[in-house]
Amino acid sequence: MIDLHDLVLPILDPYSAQAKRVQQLFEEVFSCSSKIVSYLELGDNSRKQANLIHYKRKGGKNNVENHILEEKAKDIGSKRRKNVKHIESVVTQAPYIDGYQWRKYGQKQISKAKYSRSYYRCAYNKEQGCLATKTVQEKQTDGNGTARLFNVNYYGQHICKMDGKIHPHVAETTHDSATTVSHHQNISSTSVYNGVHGIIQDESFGNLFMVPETPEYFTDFIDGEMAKALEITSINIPLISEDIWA
DNA sequence: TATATTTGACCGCC
DNA sequence: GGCGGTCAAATATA
Repeated sequence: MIDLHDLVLPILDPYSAQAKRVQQLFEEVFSCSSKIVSYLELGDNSRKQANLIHYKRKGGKNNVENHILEEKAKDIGSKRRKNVKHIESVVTQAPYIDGYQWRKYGQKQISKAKYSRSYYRCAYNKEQGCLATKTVQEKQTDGNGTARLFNVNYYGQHICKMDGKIHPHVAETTHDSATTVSHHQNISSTSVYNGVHGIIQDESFGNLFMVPETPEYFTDFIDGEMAKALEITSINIPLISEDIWA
């Protein structure tokens, strides 16, 4: 990165807005990289907590050791999602390729919801300690022949490395349009950007997010099948925001 | 046989 | 006590 920095900056007019912006971007990348390195060096508390809970379940509750383990688990933090930042909400005609590999770890019937909710975590959760998760739930539609819709919610940021894999946090597509709506809390309408519908800037995260349109013949597919079926030509931008470390 | 998914149980929060 | 997120044994699949 330093080499690239030294290569790029001398080319630009040092007093131009462009140079300032490039300098700012390099600083952000440096800052983010150093935080990731320090995170990886210090380790991952969630694994420690998982081990503690594992022992607690296997050993029963009536001994002193388990009491100590419970107390330690409390110190490390709750396994519930309360403290994990909600990154993105997406409504799509069918689950789609988002560039990451997910592993399903649960499914739950939610009260007052017609369809069950599926829980996924990053496939690199164990290997790299990536804590990103997502939930997928089919929306209840009016049932008059309209396509099925799915709510996809993302939690936590990816810290995993996926060399050589597609990672379209911002993607281009061969389709002319995308009808999918991406929203974050107060976002309520679709947008048009570069001639592609459905690209929306996330207010808190700052990245553009786009989902390709789903062909009708894919709408009966489930997540994994959909991932294999959809075709995306894509490129990406840096994906890790600083505020995940807050 | 290894890996992924399913599903009932567990657990923390409200 | 109910709800929803997660765990982990059982099961399915390649």
